Amino acid sequence: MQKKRSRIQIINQQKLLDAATEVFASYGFRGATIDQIADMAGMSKPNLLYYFKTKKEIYLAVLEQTLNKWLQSLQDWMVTGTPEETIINYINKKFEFSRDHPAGSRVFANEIMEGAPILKNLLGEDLKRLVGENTRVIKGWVTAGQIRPIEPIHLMFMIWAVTQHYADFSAQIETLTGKTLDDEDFYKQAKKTVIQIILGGILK
Amino acid sequence: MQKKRSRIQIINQQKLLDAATEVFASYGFRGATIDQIADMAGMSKPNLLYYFKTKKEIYLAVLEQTLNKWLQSLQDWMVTGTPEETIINYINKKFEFSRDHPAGSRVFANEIMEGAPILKNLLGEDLKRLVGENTRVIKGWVTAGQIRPIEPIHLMFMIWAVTQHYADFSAQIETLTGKTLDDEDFYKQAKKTVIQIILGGILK
Amino acid sequence: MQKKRSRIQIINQQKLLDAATEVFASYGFRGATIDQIADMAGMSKPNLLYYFKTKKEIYLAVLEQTLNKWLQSLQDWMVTGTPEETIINYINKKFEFSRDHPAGSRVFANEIMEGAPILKNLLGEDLKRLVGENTRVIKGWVTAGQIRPIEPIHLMFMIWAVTQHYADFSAQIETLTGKTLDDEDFYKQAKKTVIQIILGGILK
Amino acid sequence: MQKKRSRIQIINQQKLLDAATEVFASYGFRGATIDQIADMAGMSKPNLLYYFKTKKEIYLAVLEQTLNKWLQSLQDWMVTGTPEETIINYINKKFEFSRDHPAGSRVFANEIMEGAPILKNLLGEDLKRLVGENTRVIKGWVTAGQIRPIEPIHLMFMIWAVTQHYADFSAQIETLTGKTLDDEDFYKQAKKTVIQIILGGILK
DNA sequence: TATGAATGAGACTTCATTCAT
DNA sequence: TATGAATGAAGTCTCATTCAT
Repeated sequence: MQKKRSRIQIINQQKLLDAATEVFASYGFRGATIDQIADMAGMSKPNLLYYFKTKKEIYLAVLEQTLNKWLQSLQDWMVTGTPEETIINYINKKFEFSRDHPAGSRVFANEIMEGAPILKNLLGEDLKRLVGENTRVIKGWVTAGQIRPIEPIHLMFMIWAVTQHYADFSAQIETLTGKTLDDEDFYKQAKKTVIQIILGGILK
Repeated sequence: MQKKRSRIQIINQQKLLDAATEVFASYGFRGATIDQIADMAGMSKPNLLYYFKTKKEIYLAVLEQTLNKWLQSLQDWMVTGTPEETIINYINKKFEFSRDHPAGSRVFANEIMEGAPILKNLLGEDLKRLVGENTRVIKGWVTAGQIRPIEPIHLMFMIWAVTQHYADFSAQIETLTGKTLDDEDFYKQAKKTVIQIILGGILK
Repeated sequence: MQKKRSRIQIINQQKLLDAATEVFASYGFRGATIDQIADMAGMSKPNLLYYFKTKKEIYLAVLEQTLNKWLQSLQDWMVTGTPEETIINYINKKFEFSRDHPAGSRVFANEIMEGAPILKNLLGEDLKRLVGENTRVIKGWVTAGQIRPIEPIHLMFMIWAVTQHYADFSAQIETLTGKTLDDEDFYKQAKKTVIQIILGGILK
Repeated sequence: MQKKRSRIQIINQQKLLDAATEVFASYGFRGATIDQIADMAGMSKPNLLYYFKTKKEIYLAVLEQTLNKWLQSLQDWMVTGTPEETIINYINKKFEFSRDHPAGSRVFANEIMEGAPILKNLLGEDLKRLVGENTRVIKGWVTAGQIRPIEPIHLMFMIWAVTQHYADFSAQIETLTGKTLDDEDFYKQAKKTVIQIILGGILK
């Protein structure tokens, strides 16, 4: 039976999750400290541990929350019509995710760079299935002659890599351009260029 | 006055740098421990600290070494002729770096995701200059009508993002495909697809 | 002014004392936690602290309650007639206490093994007086030639030691014999053997 | 392969074991703190942890060391001749152990009162076997008519209980008599009385 | 009465660094 | 050069206790 969660509990847990996402994003699991998270959430350390019993528990909660949001951004892949529309829609969704959840994206990146000790299971299930469906769709386009013959999985990797790059490497991007995805013009320009190149690269 | 470095010193330092690169790659600066590095190098902790006085010092050495290799992979950008040849050559170089120095790539990624506290200066100088030169070249191609009108900096980001993705996210890639860049066929297929799409996207 | 105690108060306090006795018995004062006690009493921690303001306070209450029961088991020492009857009655009483209050016995043992920081005063008064009386009785028996010449205090220690051993070391006893004092046959056998040996040892 | 232990290591480990025995004796496993142990050994806390990686590890070492000494005090049970000699010798050994290792005795007592979570295995093996041998010897005496018919296991418990009582409850004994086993006269008197009663109780 | 929420003190443990040899 | 020994600082987590309702 799920414990009832009072209003304040929900608020505090979300405050903690947000703070934790930021901190884990910057330092990874081992590098992050509970102190930092509690500070950022404006809470005492023991109080944090009142809501999440261990550091690992809060990390898991962050990963789970982020994974859910991330998977949502992949759900609508097949609803639209032509390859062009579908790809555009997909890239849009991924760019949105990078802009709206840059810290979450980095938590993911960190976890995967550490060998994905925790995510491995989840990736191996939900994501694998999802990716399987998507690559089958792309393969269908190739077979039907709607796009050039390319290896679907690498197209997926390209889209992920590029869109996430704007979130994960924002420090580098900002150093080089002075801009981040929060800059509306820069955001549109990036999206436009990426869509332009990828569409140009796969459409006949 | 530069200390004389004996043969064994040079060997040990390199052994340590290699080990440190692996460990920092997996856990970031704060998450990595000197013990791990010493263990992986088959050395005692005090002995490690004989060669590098502090944890930060060895981290800096790793970053510097990696940055140098990374910059080298960008040097030859302008030597070749046509846009097509240049881009192909560039992507090849970046893929090679990802295959041959995956740990170095991840150390970079980690550092940048932490906000690049240390690299910021270097990135702000050497890299900025290099990127400036490259984007000017691309702009020239656009002006000359050799390629479609695209925003150069985003093309650069795309190439970096995609090629580094294969190193940084190898855990995810391996989970989904069962392959890594060490698999020769997979390596070629990835490279081919990426080149195909990007070239297709920018060439007229 | 004594606070009025409602029915529920009395019930809850006794529930808490029983739980606390078990927990203190297993872990000693420092090792026991308020959480454990509250859990075992089926009560919330703050509610426990409503009844007993501090951990020490509940510990004192447990000690006091146990000491009272323990002293009661020594009260009747002098009422009966012959040495034989008196000793048998005494050993019976002590065995009963061990069987009926094994946890209490262990709380005692723990307290004394920690140096009896709290009990010291009580032991130094009530018990000393009681023991004084008892040893005088035994001495009288010796002088009157009713029993062999033995040192009374060590006889007392023997009886205490042996009878309490069955409560305090029940884990060891159970491991070796598979039985506890709850086993009626084992209980009778133990009592019979102890009485047999001690009586045989002191009677002429 | 066993790590080589230098002279200083052996000295420090023994210093720590001695201190730990004292502290665990007083407060049990959970109640004892590493700080106390380190302090008592005149060592810093991290240095203690350099020799024993965890609190549990040092506790195990203490238990093991004590168990070995304790078992040694039981070894010679069968070597001597008559029941009388054997019992006297045995009680002497047990008294010696109580006088020479009172803290070790209390560590044992604490462990067993907590339910012997760790010792259970050891007790279930070595001790069970040893006790089995001893009770068989006593049974033989009974069958041969050398001693009165008594239940051997309870005789063993009596001897253990009484002799250990002088170590485990020394605080109570000191409060009541002002003496401890360190007092030579008191030691002899206790031993004499116990031997007198037990022998008187079992010999015909 | 009863309890969810909060916290300071302190416990165990890790780790970068230093010392002595 | 190399390493066993030692430590202060910091990190995770526990726990008695208090607060607010």
